[in-house]
Amino acid sequence: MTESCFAARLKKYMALTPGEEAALHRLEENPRHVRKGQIIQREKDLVTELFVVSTGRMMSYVILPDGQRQILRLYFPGDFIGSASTAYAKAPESLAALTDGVICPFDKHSLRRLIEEYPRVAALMFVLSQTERVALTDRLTSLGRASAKARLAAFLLDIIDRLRVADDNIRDSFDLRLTQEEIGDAVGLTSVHVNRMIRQLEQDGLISRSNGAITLLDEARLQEIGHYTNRYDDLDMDWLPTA
Amino acid sequence: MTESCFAARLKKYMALTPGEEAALHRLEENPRHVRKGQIIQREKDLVTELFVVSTGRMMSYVILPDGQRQILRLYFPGDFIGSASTAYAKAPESLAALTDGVICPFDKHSLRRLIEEYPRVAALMFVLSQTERVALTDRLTSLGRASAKARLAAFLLDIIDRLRVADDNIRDSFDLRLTQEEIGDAVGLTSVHVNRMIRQLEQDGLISRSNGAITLLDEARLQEIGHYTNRYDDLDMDWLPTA
DNA sequence: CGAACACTTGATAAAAGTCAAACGACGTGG
DNA sequence: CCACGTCGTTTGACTTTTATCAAGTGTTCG
Repeated sequence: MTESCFAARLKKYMALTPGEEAALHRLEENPRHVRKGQIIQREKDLVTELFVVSTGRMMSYVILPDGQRQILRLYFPGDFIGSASTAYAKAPESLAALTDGVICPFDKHSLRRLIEEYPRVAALMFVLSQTERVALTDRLTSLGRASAKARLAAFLLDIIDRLRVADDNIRDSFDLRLTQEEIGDAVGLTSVHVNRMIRQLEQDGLISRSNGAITLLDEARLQEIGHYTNRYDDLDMDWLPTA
Repeated sequence: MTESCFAARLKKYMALTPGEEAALHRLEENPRHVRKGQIIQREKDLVTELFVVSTGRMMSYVILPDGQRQILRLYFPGDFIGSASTAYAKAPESLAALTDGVICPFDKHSLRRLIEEYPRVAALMFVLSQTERVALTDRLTSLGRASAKARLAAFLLDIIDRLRVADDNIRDSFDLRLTQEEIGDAVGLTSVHVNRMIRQLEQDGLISRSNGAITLLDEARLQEIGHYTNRYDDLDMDWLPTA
């Protein structure tokens, strides 16, 4: 364990005291390897653990009685998984690994200690969970009101902007690592239609693809088409307690 | 000011110390009347205030460039509005009054004092904001994967369950107080289609209507149709710090 | 080399949207 | 107190979007 992924992420928003950093580090004491496709948590199962993603990509999702799946959120390195479970004893959503990776489970009750000892860090986590909430409402708007092409444009932009937070090297290109079926389950379309629309975005010269990597050729126009707003820029942390 | 709406709500989940209760009461020191249709906050405007709803109903929404509206969330008495704005200097969503009512604005910075002085209450607010998040992902699933009829069933159930939290008298009937256009903007349908589907729910004997009031005649079947789960029951607050 | 698995394409069907018009309730001003 | 205008609901005819079904093409990995 070189460095704490989670502390590294939080430091982008707020200078941490050594004590705070150590506390965050403790959340990642128990790294666990997961393999692509592995189910980490099942909906309705008892939740005792929350997670930090170290490497790889994860997703939360729900399966409807008729077998349909809705992917709720993707998780990347440095992300905190499970804020939704803090309110419930039973998991409101399932969790699975999209790629091989490492996640760090920690007990839900450690959050209590964190709140008591480092309320400032807890507050930062609260605020970051609100950016997640806003990203969700953006996608809600996308599913509720936008065309298939717009949903895809917004989806791709959201992913690249989230990857950029953790990786300064990303310019206009990224590994998607999702099947078209998974994309469809995230944006509420069938894989067939996803295929047609992605293909169309490609023909329109807005994106290009080469074995799994996506390049955004005209980000401005994609933003326009997808009614997209970057929610990971321009956060206001000024009001948080100081150290 | 008889009692603090917000404290009354929080007391349903956790016993409050006198100090905590007083702190919550202070958030409601400045009640403000709003009239039906009044815009309380505009997307992209500077946010300095958060709100507690005392009476009436409010909504948050977003307008797309082509004029379409997506209603993100309804707010009822005792609800806290603005958790999304805690992360941003500029409002990510607009806020308007669906009915006449009273809201209590308080400065975003008072949240800081609350966190420092009553971290336990702040933690409870965090957890409650997660129930809101889960309700949002439920609606996301609804918009992404469910038929028009299912979306309406789930929408009605969600509203009645939320009203029940604040009002023990509600059995199977409630005032909707939304136009069919507003319903459509919430669940991602046109008002015309909302009309047809509501009418169909009525013909199927699942609901009945009499000037604005909706009665749920077969809640079990509505739940089945709408793939609905009550997220306001069965919360796990046990792990929160004690007084 | 072959079996999964993912992607692509075409034909057709279903769901929801659009446009237009009529109806009804309600509140306001003459 | 009534007429009228506004706003919301209802209904019908038609269009568009997306889903469904089915089959074929790569591609990757044991």
